[in-house]
Amino acid sequence: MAQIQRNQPLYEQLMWRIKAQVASGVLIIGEKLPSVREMALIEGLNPNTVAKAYRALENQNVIETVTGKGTFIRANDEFTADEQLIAILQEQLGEVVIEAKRASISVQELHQWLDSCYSGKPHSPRRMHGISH
Amino acid sequence: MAQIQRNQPLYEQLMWRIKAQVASGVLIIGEKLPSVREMALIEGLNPNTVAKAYRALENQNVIETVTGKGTFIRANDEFTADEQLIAILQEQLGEVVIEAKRASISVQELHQWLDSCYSGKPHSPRRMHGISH
DNA sequence: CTAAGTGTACCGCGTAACATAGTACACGTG
DNA sequence: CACGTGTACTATGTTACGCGGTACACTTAG
Repeated sequence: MAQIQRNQPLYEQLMWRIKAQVASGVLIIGEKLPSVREMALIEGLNPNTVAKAYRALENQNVIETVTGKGTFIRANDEFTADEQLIAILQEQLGEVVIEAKRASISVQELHQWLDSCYSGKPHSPRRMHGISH
Repeated sequence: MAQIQRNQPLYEQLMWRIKAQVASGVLIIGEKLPSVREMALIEGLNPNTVAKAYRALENQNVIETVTGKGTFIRANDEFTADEQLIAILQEQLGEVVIEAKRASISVQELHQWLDSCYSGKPHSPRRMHGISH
C-alpha cells in the first residue's frame, strides 16, 4: 500500500487533482507539468504511478505529451460530448442524488452545491436547519 | 468474472439497483426482498455476492434483516447527515461537474438533470445547442 | 558528440479486492 | 420435524493496484 487506506486509486486521485486545477484556472493551457520523476517526488508516489496518471490524462485529451520535452496542458477544443459519457455522468449524478435524498438534503442545497462546483471552488457553508451547538 | 467487464463490483451494482428502487418508490417500506438464494438466481449472481450486498445495505440502514424470516425495506427515520458523508457527496458532485464542464454541458442542463434525478427517474432528452453539421 | 532530462515500455513482486464454490450453523415458520 | 431464512467460514482463481527496477527513444543544453 502507499500511504493510507483510500477507496480511490492513487493515480486517479492525482488525475482529479490535475483536472481540478485545470478547471479552476490554476493550470493554464500550454503550461508545463512537472516531469514524471519530479511529480513522483512532490506527491510521494512511484514514477510509474504518475506515468499511469499522465497516460490516462492524455487519453482524455487533458494534457499533451511530447516524448523528449514534457507534458503540457492541452486546450479542449472541439470536445464533443459523447453519448456514452453523458450516460455515465447522469448515472453518477443519480447516485449522488439518491444518497443526498437519504441524507435529507434539499434540492435547493444541491443546486447551490452545483453552482459552487461549476463557478469556482469553495463550497458555501452548510446551512443546518436550526441547530447551533 | 461474472458476466461482462464492469468497473463497478457486482454487489455494488446490486446495491444501487435496490437503492434506486427504494428512492423511486418501486420498493415500499416494509416490503420483503427476495431471499439471498432467490435473488442470486434472478440476478445471475452467487448467493455470497447477494449476501454481501444485503449486509452492506443493512450497514447503511437501507434494509432490515431478521435472521430467520428475510430482509425488508427499512424506513430511514432520524437519518442525520454525517459531515463526512457531506464531504464525500460534494466531492463526487465536483467530479461530475468537472467532467461536465469539459464536455461543454451548460449549468442549466446540469440543473435539469439534478431535478430529474431528484423528482422521478427519467432524464429529459438532451438538448443540443444549435449544432447541426 | 556527450550528458542530462524527458516520456514510455517492460518485467517481477506483494497485497488487496472481487467473485465463485462449497459447507455448516442458528433462527423462525409450517 | 422439515424447510427456508440470513450468516459465517474455508478455499480457489482472477484481477487491479502500487512499488521497484531496468531499459529505450527522444529532445535539449553543454
